[in-house]
Amino acid sequence: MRRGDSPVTEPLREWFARPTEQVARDLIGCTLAVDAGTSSAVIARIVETEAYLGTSDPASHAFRGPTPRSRLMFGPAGHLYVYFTYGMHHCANVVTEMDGVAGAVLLRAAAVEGGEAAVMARRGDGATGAGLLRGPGNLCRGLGITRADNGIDLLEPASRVHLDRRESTPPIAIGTRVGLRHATDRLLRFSWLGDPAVSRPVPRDRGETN
DNA sequence: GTTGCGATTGGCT
DNA sequence: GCCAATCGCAACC
Repeated sequence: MRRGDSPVTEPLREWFARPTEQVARDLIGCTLAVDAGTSSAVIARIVETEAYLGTSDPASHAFRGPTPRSRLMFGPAGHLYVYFTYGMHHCANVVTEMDGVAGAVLLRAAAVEGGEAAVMARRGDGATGAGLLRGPGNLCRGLGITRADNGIDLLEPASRVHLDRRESTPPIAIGTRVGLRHATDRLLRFSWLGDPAVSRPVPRDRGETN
């Protein structure tokens, strides 16, 4: 146990430090708590994720080894990895795997369970309901996640964003990752089967349930 | 120092 | 389905 770790958070740290695909699947149904205790508090249930592996995954930022941007993916699990892309969108990831091994799970979509008005205000467009946190860019925008949140510890109670485990196992659909040039055939996308907040439903012939 | 492009999105054909 | 918007990275010279 590293200095500063509490006996309570350390078992959770080990849960995040498992293989990336397993964490990606198990994050479906978990809830994000943002700005808890403030007037803009939001609770969001994760409904879609993608696994990005380490140096063996050509689609991963970690593929060519650690860089100034990707070094967080090689660090301890349970931290938030946020990057900026297309000159306008942020994407939020949860770091996985043992310290020294790269891996992260992209949060692609979530369902708002509390604080909908705060999310609508942050969106600032006409988005409502299941569309509020649909898609990785929209998820960050609706939750106010930017590079200012890069590296925060999701297990630390004081963090602006933290994550709670789900109670039961939802029906899961498995499919290929979205928007990639390489490794487009790997089944590393996980979603809550049939949830209206999922960004792009998994084609029926590729889907599986558990 | 320069350059090509991306784990996206919304709008239009 | 196609495409522009817009800029930080990382690769390359």
